[in-house]
Amino acid sequence: MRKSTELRQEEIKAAVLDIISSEGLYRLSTRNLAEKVGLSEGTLFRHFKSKKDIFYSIMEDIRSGLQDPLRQIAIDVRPADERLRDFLFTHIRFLHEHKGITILLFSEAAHMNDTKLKLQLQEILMEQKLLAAKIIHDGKAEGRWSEDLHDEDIATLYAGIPLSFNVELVLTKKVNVDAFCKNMLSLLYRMLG
Amino acid sequence: MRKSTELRQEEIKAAVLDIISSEGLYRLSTRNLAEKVGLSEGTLFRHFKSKKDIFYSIMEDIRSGLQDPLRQIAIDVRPADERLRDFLFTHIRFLHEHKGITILLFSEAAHMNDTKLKLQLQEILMEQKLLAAKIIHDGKAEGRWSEDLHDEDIATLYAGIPLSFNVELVLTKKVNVDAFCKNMLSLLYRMLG
DNA sequence: AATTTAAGCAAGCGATTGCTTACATGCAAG
DNA sequence: CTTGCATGTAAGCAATCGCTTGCTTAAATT
Repeated sequence: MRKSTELRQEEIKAAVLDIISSEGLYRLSTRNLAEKVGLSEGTLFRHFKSKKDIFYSIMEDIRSGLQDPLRQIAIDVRPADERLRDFLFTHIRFLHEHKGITILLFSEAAHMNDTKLKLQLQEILMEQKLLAAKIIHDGKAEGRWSEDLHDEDIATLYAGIPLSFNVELVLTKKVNVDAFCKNMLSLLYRMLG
Repeated sequence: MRKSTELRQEEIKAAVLDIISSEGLYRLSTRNLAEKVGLSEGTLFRHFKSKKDIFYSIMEDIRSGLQDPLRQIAIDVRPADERLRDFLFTHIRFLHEHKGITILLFSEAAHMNDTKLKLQLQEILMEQKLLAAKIIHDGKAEGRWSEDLHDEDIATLYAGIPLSFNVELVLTKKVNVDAFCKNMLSLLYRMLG
């Protein structure tokens, strides 16, 4: 069955995340990946010029699917507490709907001798912290949260939440996303207020 | 130069963590590992019967070097706030003095088709959360912290701190351990009190 | 001093990896 | 209809992986 490169690329990227969350990273060979999509291995390399290029493309999906929305929320004019809520929900929901994406990026950035991938991952994580810090900062300016808090410290603590979520996801497989976010948020509010 | 198996095993495990934090996980082949220690590859397999066995042994080091101390702190009779402080410092200091150990375990548990390693990692993380939850619980019983907090939620938030620390460590290479712990602690106290 | 044991090495095996090559074929445009 | 190009396949290459084998030699035991 013949399909366009654009369509195949989406199928391939979907198969990558599928393999990671159902079979494990060690099964992510180009052989197994091609079989999952229903292609020969040679065809796979027609649609992506290397295995790394698949990861780069997935990285771009994070930029448009996660970072852009998070950035929008952070520069919004709504009250800071609403924005913090939206920020966390958007963040966690994306990770939940793209299971395996964190494992892929952290593990592959650690495994491969790939400066580009590492830098991109670093950039994404740094921006998430900066955006979170901005919301905290705005909340203080609104007189909503205590002035004697350090934005960066809270952002560091915040950064642990998605990581903790991912661990929970991998270990227990089933996590109630909305309840998780609600619980973490109420702790954050408590700390800020 | 001839040395005992016991000594060589320690050298090999040290080299594993050294390679991970200085060269990256992708360089952790038995060839490169043997070269780092100054042995032939064949000799390496005299001291550990497989590559996995090296990881199992490192896992045991975590049990005795981290889990045992954490358990002691959690069942201690001292005030909960002191114990929470000790708990976090012990936790973070261990990760700092054993750079690469988190990357190794998470990444390798994800990569390898190794149920044993996954279960051990799961066990360790679960116990850390349980121990943290116990300290919170005790603190509430002491009338020190608010009763309307959920132990498990705080333990989940706590669990993100070492993860966030590791990310910081990998990305920026230099982290002031004591300042990090102090900052995270004051946020936790604020949330609890 | 003779013997045993354990730590060392060089070489290579079978399996798997990412990727390439040579060739076949479906499909849209001229 | 046919021509041209994009999508497809089968086969295999070079490199690397974890690990084994056959043999040597240092050091402890008797």
